[in-house]
Amino acid sequence: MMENEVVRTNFIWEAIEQDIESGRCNQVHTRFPPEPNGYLHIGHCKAFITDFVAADKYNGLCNLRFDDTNPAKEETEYVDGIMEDIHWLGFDWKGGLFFASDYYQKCYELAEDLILRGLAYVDELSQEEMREYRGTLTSPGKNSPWRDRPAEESLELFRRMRAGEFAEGRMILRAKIDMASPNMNMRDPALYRILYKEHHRTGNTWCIYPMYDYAHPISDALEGITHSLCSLEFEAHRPLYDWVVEVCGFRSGDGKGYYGPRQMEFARLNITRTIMSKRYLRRLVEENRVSGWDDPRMPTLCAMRRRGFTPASIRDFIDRVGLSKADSTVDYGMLEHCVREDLGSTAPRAMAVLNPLKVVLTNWPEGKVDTLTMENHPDHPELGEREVTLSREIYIEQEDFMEDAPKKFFRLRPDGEVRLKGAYIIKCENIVKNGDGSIAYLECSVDLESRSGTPGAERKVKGTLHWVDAINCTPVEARLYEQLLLDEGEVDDETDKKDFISRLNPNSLECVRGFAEHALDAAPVGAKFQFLRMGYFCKDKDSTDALSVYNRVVGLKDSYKPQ
RNA sequence: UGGGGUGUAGCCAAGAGGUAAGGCACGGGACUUUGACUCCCGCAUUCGUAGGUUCGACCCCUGCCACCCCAGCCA
Repeated sequence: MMENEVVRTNFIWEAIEQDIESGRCNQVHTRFPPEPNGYLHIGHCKAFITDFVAADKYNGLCNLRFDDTNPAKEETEYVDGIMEDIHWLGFDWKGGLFFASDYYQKCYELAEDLILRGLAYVDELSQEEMREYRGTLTSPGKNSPWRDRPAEESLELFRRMRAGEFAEGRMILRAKIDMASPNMNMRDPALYRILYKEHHRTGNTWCIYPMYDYAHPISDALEGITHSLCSLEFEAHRPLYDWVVEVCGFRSGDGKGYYGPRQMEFARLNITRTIMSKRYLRRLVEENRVSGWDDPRMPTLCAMRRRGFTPASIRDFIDRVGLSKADSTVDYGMLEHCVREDLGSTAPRAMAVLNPLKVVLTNWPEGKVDTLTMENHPDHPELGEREVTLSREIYIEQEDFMEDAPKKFFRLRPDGEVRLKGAYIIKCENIVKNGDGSIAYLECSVDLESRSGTPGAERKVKGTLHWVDAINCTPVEARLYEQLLLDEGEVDDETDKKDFISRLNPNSLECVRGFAEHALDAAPVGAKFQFLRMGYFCKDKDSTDALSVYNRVVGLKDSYKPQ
């Protein structure tokens, strides 16, 4: 990042600044509130990066709060995974770690108070009846017959709900707002439901659980959150959010300059052809379509980490995408660009050949082994050098040789010359074929005067190839990962949700066998290589995807066994 | 259909009465011990649409159109 980089602003920053100027907010305090019912995916990054960066930008704090108000779906495994992923991206919840379940008691007390004040009541309508009474988008709802029961009666019932005297669904606590409101969310929304489910943290202490719309504003207020950022679909919930804040007495201020939380919404992230819904990702895992949440084809952070994405590239991506309220779908190419850019400037290079074609250097002295020194990065000498050997037989990429090459083909062709990266210039003298006409190997002569680093290396040839020493290399089995993308078609996102599995690209996993220089073998998973560049040799669209080519390397350490 | 939102290039996205930033993608060129990277150049006479106000409109007003969200005891 350049220091003088123009910091892009957005409507959220502006709103926060106004709140600071107007004195409505002394210290910015945000929170990222994931529900621990799955692993975080790239889409969540937009949310939590926004939360953390907003806090950072205004010298405020950001909390991590698990929104665990539905014990039926939540597990501890996910809270650990989520924390790991956030840390991996380089963020920390300096404001503290919380759980909505920390506030169950407080929520309960506030609920009793609301009942006493006639702002909530226990309803005995069945779920179906409730739906009928709610009305439709165009017609107002009607009051429940239980709506005006005495507060004392509701309180009594609510206490018995908590005591476990009623079956699930038998009763519910509702806010008393307006059944005729044009905003469906205000038609006496549910506040508490009965659920005999063991909670991952509170166990069986509770059998009634607060709804999101009730617990969220309270949690925000209790933590002193000033700006509660969320996605667009909650926009219509804001009146209810504010209602809860007001009615629970959080809007009046705490005397220390806290005026209660303010909800602000922005568009969530969509990426072309990418499944961006926890629900469907979860289905892929449960149906064993993938090996797990961290299957490298998944758009989850743990999977992207395994593939070799860097935190910096993801942060850069989110930064470039921007923040607005317009529904949008970002081109997958934008993400690829970000990884490519980060890896291209930081990744140490090494060579490997995935689809090997043997080349015999005819005039190379039998038994001679030359040791060449190669830089690990063309622009970063501090990344050091490594030694690579060259002997009589080497491998080059099959696609780097063409028998009938077009004029613009800069690689190896019959009688053509090419430089072996960091080594010598070779010339193709002969093609040795198998009985079936396929190429067995090439016989090439070497210009022994052209070794890199010597005066003879001045001679220019138009092509340069990567290669590995056939005698001194490591066989590798690489997996080529492409993200689990939806096939292109009329629908380029996950709109066609019903049948998304059948539209998944089945070619997203491919095994490739080849050879790599020894340095590669010692490299850690996630190390970045020359592969990044190899892809650019191909004019073919799929092969030019540097990311997928790069992923072949990440997969090197994988224990994948082809069937 | 009621309510809430959103429409600026193929895709994101700035601009907030003074004459359309930037990025991705794309096209052209230079450079190159990989054609990558890097570097130049090009890429909206027009901002969903039709009117209106104004010396001047993406920006203000009116009508229309399109898309998204809301009828969970999910979040």
